[in-house]
Amino acid sequence: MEAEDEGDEHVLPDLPNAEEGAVVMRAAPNPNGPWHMGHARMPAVIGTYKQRYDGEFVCRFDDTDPETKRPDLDAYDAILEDIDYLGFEADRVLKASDRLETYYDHARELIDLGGAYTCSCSGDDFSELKNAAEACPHREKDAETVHEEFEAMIAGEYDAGEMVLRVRTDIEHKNPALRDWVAFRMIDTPHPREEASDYRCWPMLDFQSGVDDHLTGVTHIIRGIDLQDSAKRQRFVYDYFGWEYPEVLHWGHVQVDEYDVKLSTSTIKALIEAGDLTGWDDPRAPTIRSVRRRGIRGEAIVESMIELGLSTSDVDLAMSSVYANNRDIVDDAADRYFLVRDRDDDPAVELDVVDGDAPAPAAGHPPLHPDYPDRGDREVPAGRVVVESSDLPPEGERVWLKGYGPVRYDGDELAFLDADIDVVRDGDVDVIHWAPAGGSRETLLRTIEGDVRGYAEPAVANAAVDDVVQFERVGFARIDSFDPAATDEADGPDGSEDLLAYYAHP
RNA sequence: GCUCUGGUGGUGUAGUCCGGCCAAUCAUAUCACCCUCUCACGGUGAUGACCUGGGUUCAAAUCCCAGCCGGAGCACCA
Repeated sequence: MEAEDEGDEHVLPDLPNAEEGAVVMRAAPNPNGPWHMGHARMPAVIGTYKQRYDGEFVCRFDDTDPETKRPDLDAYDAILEDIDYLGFEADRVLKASDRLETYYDHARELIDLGGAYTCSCSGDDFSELKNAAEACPHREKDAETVHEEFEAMIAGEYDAGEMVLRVRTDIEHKNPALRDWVAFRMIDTPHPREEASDYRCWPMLDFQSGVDDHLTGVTHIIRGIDLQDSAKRQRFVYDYFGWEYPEVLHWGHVQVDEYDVKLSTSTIKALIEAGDLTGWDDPRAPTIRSVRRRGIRGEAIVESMIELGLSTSDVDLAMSSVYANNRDIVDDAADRYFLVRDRDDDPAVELDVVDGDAPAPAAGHPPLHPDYPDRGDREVPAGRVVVESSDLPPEGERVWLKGYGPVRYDGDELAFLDADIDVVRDGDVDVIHWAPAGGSRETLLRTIEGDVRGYAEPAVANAAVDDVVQFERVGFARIDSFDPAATDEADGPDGSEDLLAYYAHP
């Protein structure tokens, strides 16, 4: 209770009226696709509070619009998988579309309490009346008629737009957004879930979510500022039922820098369909799956999300913060390898390494990890090598092939020199990475900025798929596969590669 | 138009409720230097912010007023 224990400053503020062991929070995703980065915030925050208070995490799919926000049947599991990757697990998983009868029962009760009425006004007509703070003629119907008409709604006897059930709030409320809002409406399109496909009368979010939050014992709600008025609307229903409203916290929208693509499920979906992205895990897509494939740990994302706090203003998440967190997690385990990139504006060049003042050794032996020499060395065969052209010194100057030795650039070859590492320590000679011209793995490195091709040293074959490695002087990357199959996408492997890797960050 | 809501360095955040210890915290970023056979890791240092204008006060990031700028709702979307 007292905040005087140890100095472990919580980055997130304590929850109001939170009781140890009695906190229930819920994420209420709309299952219309895999999650983008912004979605990670909810499980990150709920999961963190769950740990702090020994609470409960409910995942409830708010899939009550079979038409406009039509659920994607694959998304239910995809979302649970994304939550799992972030390191959390829901204690309970519910689908609103399984619970229609419950909502109907509560609507019936609400009608009995005088809290709801059926209304056949057109949306425009009602809106006009509402803005003038005037009740529509349906407002004073007797309960019996309302019941009859509501049952007819449930039975599907109306078409979309013909009849709704409204909550009787306060038609003169100073905030027009709260006046007699719609609780149920008719939708002609069947729900994609088999189990729910017969229903035509669907609750609106504010009714469904309000009822479910109470029924599932939710104590603390976190939601976006776009739902600022929801609590106020739902309180009318809670008051009719004599329920106590949970604590509510709001947060602003999240944007993520680094990406050209907007944080929006429908936008990403459209880009994939148009072939501009190769899928939900395209490195250019700002999705959970994408960063996952790049070797970024869920934990790193969660930490960054927690650092955003709970401000009601909109925030920008700097990916560099995620990268910094990930580096901390991944650096120790990441073995080092060379990848020589071959880019249009900086092509790889092939050169022989020949004897100069000293005989050229057959191979270099850089360590797998500079901080852990006991992991051993790699063997990088020399002879004929590739380097990135921008790494070459002016002709006649020296450069140090990392893990191999000093060479002089003679225009068409590299002459091995008799010098020791002091020339590097003195700052006279730069150290560069390199790879053998023959025997290297043709590599496709997929990045946020697009695909990059190059040559990875042979020893990279010792890495396992899913390992995060560091390509020295390039950055961290996740080994995605060896000998990847060709795809017919414009981006991605074309079948010629030996290695497919996804770039994580510097 | 009506109704909410917010504005601390490039980014995020602490502090704002109960004015002083705030010439403003921490992280990240950027730049130096050190370490180093990586532009990684580690270390040191530097850079950089209280939206504006008034008012109250001995004292304001904190309170009051006005303004400016932003976000949201006013859907038979979630």
